[in-house]
Amino acid sequence: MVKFAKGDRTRAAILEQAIQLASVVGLDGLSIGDLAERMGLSKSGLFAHFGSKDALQLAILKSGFERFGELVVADALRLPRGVDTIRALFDGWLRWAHERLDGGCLFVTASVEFDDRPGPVREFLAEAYGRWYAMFAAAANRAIAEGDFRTDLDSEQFAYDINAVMLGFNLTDRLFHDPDAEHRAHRALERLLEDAKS
Amino acid sequence: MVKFAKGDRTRAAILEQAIQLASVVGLDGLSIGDLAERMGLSKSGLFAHFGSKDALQLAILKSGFERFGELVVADALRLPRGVDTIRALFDGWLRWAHERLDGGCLFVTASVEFDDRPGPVREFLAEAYGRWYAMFAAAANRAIAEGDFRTDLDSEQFAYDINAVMLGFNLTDRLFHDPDAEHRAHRALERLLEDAKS
DNA sequence: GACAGAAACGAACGTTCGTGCTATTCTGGC
DNA sequence: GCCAGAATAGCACGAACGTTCGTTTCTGTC
Repeated sequence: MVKFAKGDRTRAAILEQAIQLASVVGLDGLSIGDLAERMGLSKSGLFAHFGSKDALQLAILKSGFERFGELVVADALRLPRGVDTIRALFDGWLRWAHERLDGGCLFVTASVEFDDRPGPVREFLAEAYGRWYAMFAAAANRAIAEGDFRTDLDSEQFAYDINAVMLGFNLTDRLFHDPDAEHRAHRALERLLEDAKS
Repeated sequence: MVKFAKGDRTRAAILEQAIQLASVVGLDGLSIGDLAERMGLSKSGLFAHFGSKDALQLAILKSGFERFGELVVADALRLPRGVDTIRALFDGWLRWAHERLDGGCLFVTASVEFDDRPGPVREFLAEAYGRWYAMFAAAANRAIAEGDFRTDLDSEQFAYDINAVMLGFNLTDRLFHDPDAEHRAHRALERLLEDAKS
């Protein structure tokens, strides 16, 4: 059926490398020539896969989003209780930002880079982040319905707070390489969960 | 005494404009030619003030740090109670990131940009952020001594948490232009203060 | 108003960037 | 093993970048 799988395979390999690189130097700092060299490809050969740098940047984000979904979100959403989903999302993101990627969370880096630059990249990031918030809010609502969280909890605020903790971790981890950063993040999460308890 | 004040004046004006610009496009995204054009100067004329782009980037951060100190820190540290200092630092930072700068907090932008790039810029940022954390931790310790905070509060964790809230605000504000972002940040702060109470 | 030195300019340099072409090599179904 | 078409390479381009240099203009002191 699919005649040439080769193109898709190298494209996926390029994107994997590009995700790593972009997490370190940013979507803008990433240069096509540098990426091609790392892949053992010619600049124009790699370029042909995407057609423009803008398209490459968007492809990196979309691919990263998919991989993040598989690595973190898919399993977490299947857990029986809302509280478990929240913990799994949190821990999954920590792995993503700390172990999976060389340069911290790709979406944090990209968001700071593009938050003032209108265009498809920014739009994608805003939507992805919106969904990310919504996941926590929905999980919190489930936890309320399941009796684990108090009924008067503001689940949107809860999502806001928990995301803040992750951002705090990302900065502390990257800037100080503080070995306590993960511990601090977990303590912050536990305090949030404790405060939300019914 | 001071023979030529002219140079210092234009240098300060350049840095003011550069701080604004860097808050939007980043320290790396900022180009000398663009900055010169905005200032009505020639590229080489502006360049001569700093000698290299690295030096310009460092000068931007140092100048930003000074201005932040005058605008936010100086008054806050003079307040009688630790809790008041914490609130003033928090509100001051919010003004800094939301009103004073066009593109959100300069230090957040720069940190994400340089956290994986060793060199004097990264070092400066790490030290500045270290001091920033220390301010909150010290204020929290004062609040403990003054009886406003409980004695078993982990002031380092408190500093970590409060900084996370600010990062959450920065992202939400920049990416969504959410008018509720400030309100959410204040609610998160109040929850932290409530939890720290004796 | 002359004069030294600071400040700003204008033009050019060497690189690197993204991108556009054309040619070559490779892939996989027949 | 042939052959269409996909995948990659090679080369060149125009623009933008940081930087250098020699020159010109401005500043402030005497």
